[in-house]
Amino acid sequence: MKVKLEDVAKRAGVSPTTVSRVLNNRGYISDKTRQKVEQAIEDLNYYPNDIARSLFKKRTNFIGLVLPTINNPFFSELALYIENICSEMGYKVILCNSLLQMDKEKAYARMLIGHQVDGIIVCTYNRGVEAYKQPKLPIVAIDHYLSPTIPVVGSDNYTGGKMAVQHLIDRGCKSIIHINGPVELETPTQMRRKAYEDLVENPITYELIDLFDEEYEAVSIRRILKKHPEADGIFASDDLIAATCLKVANELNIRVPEQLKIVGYDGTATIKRLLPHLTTIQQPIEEIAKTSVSKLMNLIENPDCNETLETFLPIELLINETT
Amino acid sequence: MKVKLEDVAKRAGVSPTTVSRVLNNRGYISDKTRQKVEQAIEDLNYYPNDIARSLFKKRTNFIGLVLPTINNPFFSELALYIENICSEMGYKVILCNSLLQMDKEKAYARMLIGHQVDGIIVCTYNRGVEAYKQPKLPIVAIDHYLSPTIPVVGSDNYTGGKMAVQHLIDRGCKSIIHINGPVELETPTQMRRKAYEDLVENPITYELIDLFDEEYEAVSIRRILKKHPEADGIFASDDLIAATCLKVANELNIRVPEQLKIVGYDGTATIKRLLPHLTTIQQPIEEIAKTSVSKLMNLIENPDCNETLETFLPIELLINETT
DNA sequence: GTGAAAGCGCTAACAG
DNA sequence: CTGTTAGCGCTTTCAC
Repeated sequence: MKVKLEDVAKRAGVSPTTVSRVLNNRGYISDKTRQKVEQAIEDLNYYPNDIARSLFKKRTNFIGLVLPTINNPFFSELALYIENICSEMGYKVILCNSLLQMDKEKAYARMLIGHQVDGIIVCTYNRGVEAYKQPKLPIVAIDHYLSPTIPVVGSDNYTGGKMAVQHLIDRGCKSIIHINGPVELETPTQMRRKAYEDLVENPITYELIDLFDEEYEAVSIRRILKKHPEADGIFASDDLIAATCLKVANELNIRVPEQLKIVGYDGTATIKRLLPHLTTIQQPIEEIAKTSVSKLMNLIENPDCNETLETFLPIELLINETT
Repeated sequence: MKVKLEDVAKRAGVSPTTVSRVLNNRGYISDKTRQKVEQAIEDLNYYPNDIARSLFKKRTNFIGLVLPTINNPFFSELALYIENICSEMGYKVILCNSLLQMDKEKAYARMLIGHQVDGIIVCTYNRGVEAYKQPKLPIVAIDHYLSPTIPVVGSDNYTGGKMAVQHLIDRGCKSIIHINGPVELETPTQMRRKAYEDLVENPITYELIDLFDEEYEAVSIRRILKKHPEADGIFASDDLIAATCLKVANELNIRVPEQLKIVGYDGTATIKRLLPHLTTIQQPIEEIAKTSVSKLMNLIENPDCNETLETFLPIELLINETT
């Protein structure tokens, strides 16, 4: 049997109430009693049961974090910051990889609500998860609109897209291709696409249907590059796609940046480390994490507060050797 | 106020027990009653409170996952698999980034125990976290020895190291350098180092003290390469270090693989995608995840079972253009 | 300063 | 087939 508060009380020769008081530093306790209790806690190697505490307090200090897959440098960096900040504040993070599947995301939402999480941070792109519509459930979305009442935190994707494309133009590109994920997902990359289409005269946008199949991705990009020998610039909607473009260009003996210039998007620490020569748009990932958590905490502490519904943090163009 | 089981019972005109029974599919219930209850659940949009359930059952279906940082391709891939498997089995994962700091790790351990997790998977390298020694707390360690009674799952690091070094030798390298993390951390990379030192005549091993500071890492590697112009092979203890070697070699105009051959270690999906030309030792990450989870589940279901204490899964040499 | 008692939301004997 | 009751481990009024 696990040691419980009552055992500590018995051992210290006091009542459960008293033990609870020293545990929570509440009310008046004589030094002597406090010491007896602390001694008993140590002797018995007692760990307070947070489940029982949560049940009573109706506060679990749990946060749900729902993202497409943690195995993506952007999300893993975001998750690292979010978890770090939360743990500093005494919150614990439940990790959920939705794999962009609606049924999984719904199941996660139910699970999180059942577990009485104090709030949820969602960075995945499925609308219509009814469970998120629980009244009074604090939610913050990263980089996409979940519903009209849920605050969104993200970076300025439209400006980011413009900066990327303008940079290619400035570098002399005449024929710029854009490669993006599926349109039907309401991802932030759609704003990057829009910027591209607004800036370029004859936009040529390609969609990669399955973002999780890199084999397919490489094949598609090979096809695209073969079909467009005139292309001298690529704006990829994220760095992983840019990396594949780089690889394919290499295989096809297309010299980068001489014949073809490539700009990615995200600028994670991992990319900067593994692909330091990639020109990219860097998102303020740490700021996004901080802002989301602080908004969520605000919503939790103060349920009726009117959080600003949209926050777009500035991005930065990192010029390297691929342009 | 949140809807609770009692509200559902009232609405359906039955007792709480009955509601609980339909929720858990236990005992006999007439179809009529079941339907009334289900209707009430839907009407009220009721979500059972798992906290209360856990308190009663003494089972939370929570798993703690402690790792150095999720923002590392190896750990994020591992975490993805682990979380996926757990969620299939109805378990939820609490993410903990220890950042290799002892005090953080201790705090996480206390937190996890306080939250009554059913088990913990630890992939970080600090021994001496007393809290892990809670009797009857199911723990599985990935890739390192936590204590004599805790099962370890990992890949065959010694053989992996040998394969890497032998490959360099086979490719004609005469002067091979090894670059590793700090020795005092009891990481699995120490076995890779040992293999290197056993295989090479005049081993030259360098330690990078701060694994989180890439600036420092690049500077150190630059110094190493300048000091050893005779070096024609590098065995890096992980792919991130290998990537930095590649970058530095590039800056110093050392041609890879002609003048210098480089082998990394880990072979994550991310590396294969971003650095497809890197020769590396690929770990069976999905297998490691599966094995760890299944061992942990076994320990949870069957506390006195004698799990095999060591499981080492086979690795694979991926030959690419850096050798 | 300290304790007794009620209750957080749910489940499982045990009756009927 | 269904309801009554007690209790999971903790916290908090309210007395003393």
